[in-house]
Amino acid sequence: MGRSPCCEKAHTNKGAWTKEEDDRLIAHIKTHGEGCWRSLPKAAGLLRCGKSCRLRWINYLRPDLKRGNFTEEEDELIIKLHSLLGNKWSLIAGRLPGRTDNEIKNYWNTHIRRKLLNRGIDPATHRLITDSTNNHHNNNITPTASAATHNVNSSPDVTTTTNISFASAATTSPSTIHHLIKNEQVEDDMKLRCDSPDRRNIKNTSLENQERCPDLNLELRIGPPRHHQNNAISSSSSYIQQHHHQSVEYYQPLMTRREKFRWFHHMFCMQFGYTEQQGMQLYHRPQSYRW
DNA sequence: AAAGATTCCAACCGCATGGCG
DNA sequence: TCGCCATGCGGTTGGAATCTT
Repeated sequence: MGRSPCCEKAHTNKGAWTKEEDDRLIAHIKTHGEGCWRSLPKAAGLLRCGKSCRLRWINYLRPDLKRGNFTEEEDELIIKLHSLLGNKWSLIAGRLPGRTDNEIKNYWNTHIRRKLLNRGIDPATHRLITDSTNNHHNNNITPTASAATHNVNSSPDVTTTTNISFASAATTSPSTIHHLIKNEQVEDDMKLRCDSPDRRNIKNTSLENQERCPDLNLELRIGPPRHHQNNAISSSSSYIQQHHHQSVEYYQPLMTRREKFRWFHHMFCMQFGYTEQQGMQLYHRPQSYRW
């Protein structure tokens, strides 16, 4: 039993990537863009599984990656974000432009853990190791465990506003945190991720964080499209009516594939004067269709 | 200089999730 | 509603690089 393997293991390379493989992957993505990782290896002439290609691209080859050592400010930011989010490396990475979740995870395990231990801080709970009273009082639950315990449903028509702050933001300059976190990137990121599994953690963490960190506000607003999910966008037209003034580019990242499809379908029909039903009859979805 | 120990990080693995037919 | 598929995530590992003795 179990799921089928993601690729034909017998005919795939494993281990370190060669320069030639890197070049092939880069060339292919430059030409065709990211996506459809499963079929990419064959298309690019690589004897790798799609997962491996994706990982190599995201963690190593992407042109927007920042190379080099982590700065002191990045260190502190990671510590603070970890105290809020736990081992949600991808969420943490989302706040550090040019850094990947894998890189941050590794860096955490090799450097920051030790750094915190040297400061007498438990890396798991972010509390003083000697502070047994507090630990006992309130913290059987680490951020991760806590996040996993609660269940955030993506309740419709609720614009969730979370106030996250850092109680322990003693050493990082407020302007840095402000700049890195409370900017549009955060909002964009949260919007992008509101469709990801991790959205379930956002609300929970916020409650805990409000208690922990009352001194700094971060408005992390979860964007609109999800609100309509429960209506299965039967109200796609009403959704579009409400938001048609926004550019597609603005909303695309927020949409599920289905929503995107409906959006484009609506635009297509408007453009060519079809009813949505007529337009649907003209539409042929290829087997390999993916957004 | 050599051997063993430790550190580091790229890559792998399995699972969870969402989208689609 | 269900099953399949693609993708993303977090934990783990293997081996190269570096350090210590």
